[in-house]
Amino acid sequence: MPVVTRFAPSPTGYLHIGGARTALFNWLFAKHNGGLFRLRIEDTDRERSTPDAIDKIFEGLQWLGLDWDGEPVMQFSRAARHAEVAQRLLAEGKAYHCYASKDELERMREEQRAAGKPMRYNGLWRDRPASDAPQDVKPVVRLKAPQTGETVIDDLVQGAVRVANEQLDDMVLLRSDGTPTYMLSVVVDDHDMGITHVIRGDDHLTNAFRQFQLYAACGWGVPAFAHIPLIHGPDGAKLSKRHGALGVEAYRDLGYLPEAMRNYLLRLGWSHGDEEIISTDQAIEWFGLEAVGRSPARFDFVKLANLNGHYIRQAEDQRLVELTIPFLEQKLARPLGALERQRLLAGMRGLKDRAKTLIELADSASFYFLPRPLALDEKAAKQIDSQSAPVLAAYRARIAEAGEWTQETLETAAREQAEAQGLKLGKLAQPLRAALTGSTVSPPIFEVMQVLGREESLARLGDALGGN
RNA sequence: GUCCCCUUCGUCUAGAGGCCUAGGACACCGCCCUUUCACGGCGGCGACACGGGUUCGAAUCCCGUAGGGGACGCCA
Repeated sequence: MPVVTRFAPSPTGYLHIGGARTALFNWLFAKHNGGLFRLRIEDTDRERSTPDAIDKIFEGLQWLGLDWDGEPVMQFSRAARHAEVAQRLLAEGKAYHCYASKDELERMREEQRAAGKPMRYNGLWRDRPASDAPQDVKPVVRLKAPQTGETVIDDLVQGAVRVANEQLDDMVLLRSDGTPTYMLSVVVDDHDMGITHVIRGDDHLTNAFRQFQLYAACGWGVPAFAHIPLIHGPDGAKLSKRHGALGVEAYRDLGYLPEAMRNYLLRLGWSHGDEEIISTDQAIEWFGLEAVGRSPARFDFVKLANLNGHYIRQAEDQRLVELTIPFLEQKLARPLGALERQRLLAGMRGLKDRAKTLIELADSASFYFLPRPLALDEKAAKQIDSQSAPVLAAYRARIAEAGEWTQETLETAAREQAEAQGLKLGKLAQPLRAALTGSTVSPPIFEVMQVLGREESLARLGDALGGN
C-alpha cells in the first residue's frame, strides 16, 4: 500500500512554525516512501476561518518548498458527506441524539471536577427514549462510545499509549445545526483520502483515542499515527504568539533562506547521528519516524541564524542578489538600477561570507550604493588622521595612473608601498577601508576597490582626504 | 481536578547494559590564520533531574519523587 500523508491546518491564522515542521515531516515521510503528501484545509469553523489565512498557508508551504500532491481538500465542502456518515451511525444505533443544554453540560463538568472525576459528558441521553426529547431543543448527535475496556494507540513516535475508555466520553459528531465537528470530519476525510499515516502535533494525541473509536464504529481501518512533540519557546512554555511563534512568512521577512529553515526544523526533534548540515535530498533519503524524539524542543534563533549563514555562503551569487534586492531597496529607500545590481553581484562573493541573514547581507552591502561623500562612522573617522592621510594620499597617487585596476594589482601596489614606507599593510588597508566603505568592517578591501571601480574609488578617497 | 506524555552540557542532540574518565552542533572563552570582520583550524568551559531497586556492571531496564508539557468544547 503506497504511503499517503497529509498536512491539515485550520486557516485561523498564519502558518506558524510548529505547523511548518509538521508539514515538513509529513512531506519528508511521503517523499522517503515514494508516496503522496496531501493538503487539507480544515475550515469547518466558519467563524474563524478566513481566505487570507488560507492564502498564507499556501504561500508558506510554497516558500518552504513543500509541494503537495493533487488539489487541496477544503474540508467544509465535504460537510454533506460527513453528515451522511453520522446519519448512518445513527441508523445503526452507534450514535444517538443528545438534548443536553450548554448549561447542563457545564454543570456536569463542574460536578465531576469537584468529585475528582474526569470532566466528561456523562451519557445523560445515551439510553433515553426518543419520547423524552424536548420539542424546542435541536439535538446534537453523539457517538455511542465504549464505556469499558481500554483503547490503545500504537503510535509510531510515542509507542503504545493506552487509556481507559471510562476516561473518554461520547463525543459530538454533528452539532445542533447539523454541521459536522472536527472529530467526525477528520476521520471521514482521512479515510476517504486514503491517508495511511497521520503525522501531527502531540496535542492531538488524546484526540487519537476518540478518533480510533470512531473508525471502529464506522468499520474502517485505522491509519498509523505519529504524534510529534510540540516546539516550545525559549522559556520552555508552549510556543505562542506572545513567545515569538511567528508565521513562516515572518522568517522570510527576517531574511532566512527556506533551505536553512528546512534544515533547522528537521533537526528540531529529529536526528541522524551527529549530522547537522543536511540537504533536502539527504533528508528525504534518511528521514524516518523512528528517529523522531519524544521530548519537546525549544526554538533557538541563534542556531537557526548559524545554519542560515551556512546556506547563504553556499548559495549562488545571482540568487542571493535577487533575494537581497528587496531588503536593500527598503534600506536605501529607493530602487536599485541595473548597474547597481551588477555591482551587487560583483561584490556578492565577499559579502555573503559575512552575513547570517539577508538583512545583514543588505546592511553590509549598502556602502556600495550610498551617495558621496560617504559618511564615516565613528571608528572609521578615527582611521583618517595626520598619520594615515599622507599614506593614503601617496597610495591614491600611485594607483591613479595604474594601467590595470584589479584586486591583484591594487593589493600588490599597496604591499609595495607599505614595504617601502616600512609600514604594516594594515596601516594602509584600514584607513583605506574607512575611506572607501565608511566602516572598519567590510569585505577584503582590494576586492571592494575592484567592485567599486577606479572612478568611484578615487573619488571616495579624495573625499576622505579633504576633497582634493 | 482527571488522564496522557516528557526529563543527557545554556540550547538542539548522539547514546538502544560494558565501546562513556558521556560524543557532535550552536552559543561562549582562548589561540592560530589574517588588511578589518567573517570563514576555517586547534583548544577550553559545560550535562546523564533526584531517590531507590535489578545486574558482575546502568545515561541506558523497573519503581517512586520532583519538575515540565499536553488533553479534557456543539474550536480545530
